[in-house]
Amino acid sequence: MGRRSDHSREELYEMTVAAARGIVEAHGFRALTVRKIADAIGYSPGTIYNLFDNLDDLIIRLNGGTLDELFDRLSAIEGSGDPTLDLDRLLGAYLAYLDAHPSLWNLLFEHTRPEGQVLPKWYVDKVANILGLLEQALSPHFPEDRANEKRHAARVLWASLH
Amino acid sequence: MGRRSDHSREELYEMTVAAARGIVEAHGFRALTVRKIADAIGYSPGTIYNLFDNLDDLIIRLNGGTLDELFDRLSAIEGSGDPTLDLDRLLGAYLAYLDAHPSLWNLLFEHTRPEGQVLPKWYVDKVANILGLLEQALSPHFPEDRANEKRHAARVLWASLH
DNA sequence: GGACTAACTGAACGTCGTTCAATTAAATAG
DNA sequence: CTATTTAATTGAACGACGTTCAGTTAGTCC
Repeated sequence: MGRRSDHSREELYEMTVAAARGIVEAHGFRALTVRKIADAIGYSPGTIYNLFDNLDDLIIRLNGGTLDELFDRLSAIEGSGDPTLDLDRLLGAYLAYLDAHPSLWNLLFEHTRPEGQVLPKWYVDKVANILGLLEQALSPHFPEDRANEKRHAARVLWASLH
Repeated sequence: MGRRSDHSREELYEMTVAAARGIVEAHGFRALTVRKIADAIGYSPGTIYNLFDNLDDLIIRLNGGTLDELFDRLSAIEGSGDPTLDLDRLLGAYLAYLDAHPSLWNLLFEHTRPEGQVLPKWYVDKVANILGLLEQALSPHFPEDRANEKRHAARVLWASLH
């Protein structure tokens, strides 16, 4: 089969990420293979490589979408004026997402880059945005004379998101 | 080649885990293959399967050792009487280990069980022991009237260790 | 020394990520 | 409208992977 144009490049891209997400949610990280994604979208494995550099690239795009989704949930929480309530709600939303999408969440950490390769800037930025929300909500809980603890808490939060 | 008995079963076991650890530290999770481990210890791939159920089992044993090592470092910190100082030291040791052995640390999270398989009890216990130390050090920082926040903080710590 | 046992090997199987020559449909030019 | 160019798509092929297991051989036992 040659050129098909059943779908635009963008459609194909979205279909592929969606298929990958479906497989991860249904059967976990280890079930995610290029051949299964290709099957799911009705194309051959080779086609995936027209859209993504490789499977790592595909996974990072999927993870990027997960980070976007999480950021949207977290930023939907508006400041109530009460710092404790804000923090409660933020952590609540955070844990709710983790609970609703455990496989996607795990994928954020299960997946590692090949040796020597660094996460792309756009990805690191997405992580930083989420951490920004957390640190902001955490901030009022640490008065100036305990900046020490605040630094530690922020670092633990960082660790919790890698 | 038939039976060799160059090493006892226990020696072989230790050699294998050590070789796996070496590969992970040198080249990361993705470089860890049964064939490379076998090469490193001078045996054939099949021999690995005399000692471990499979590669997952081997990795969990390696991770178990990592958890033991971390626990030892953390529990070496004795109570100074000052809760803030204790927490500081504990988190310091925690971060120091993370910094000294990033590959081993990552392996704790990069590795997932095959679908439907649960972590063995002995492994979960090791994690719980470490979390116990953290929660204990955290405890004096949350008076009774803010048990709410303590619960949240403990959960975030839990997340930070999965 | 012969029979038994258990360690060890390595070829084989199916699957994986990835590449790429070949194919064919769409786009463009004349 | 036809010929040419361009680009999407395929699927066979490659090397590497985890895992199995029949076959081999060294140690153990009587």
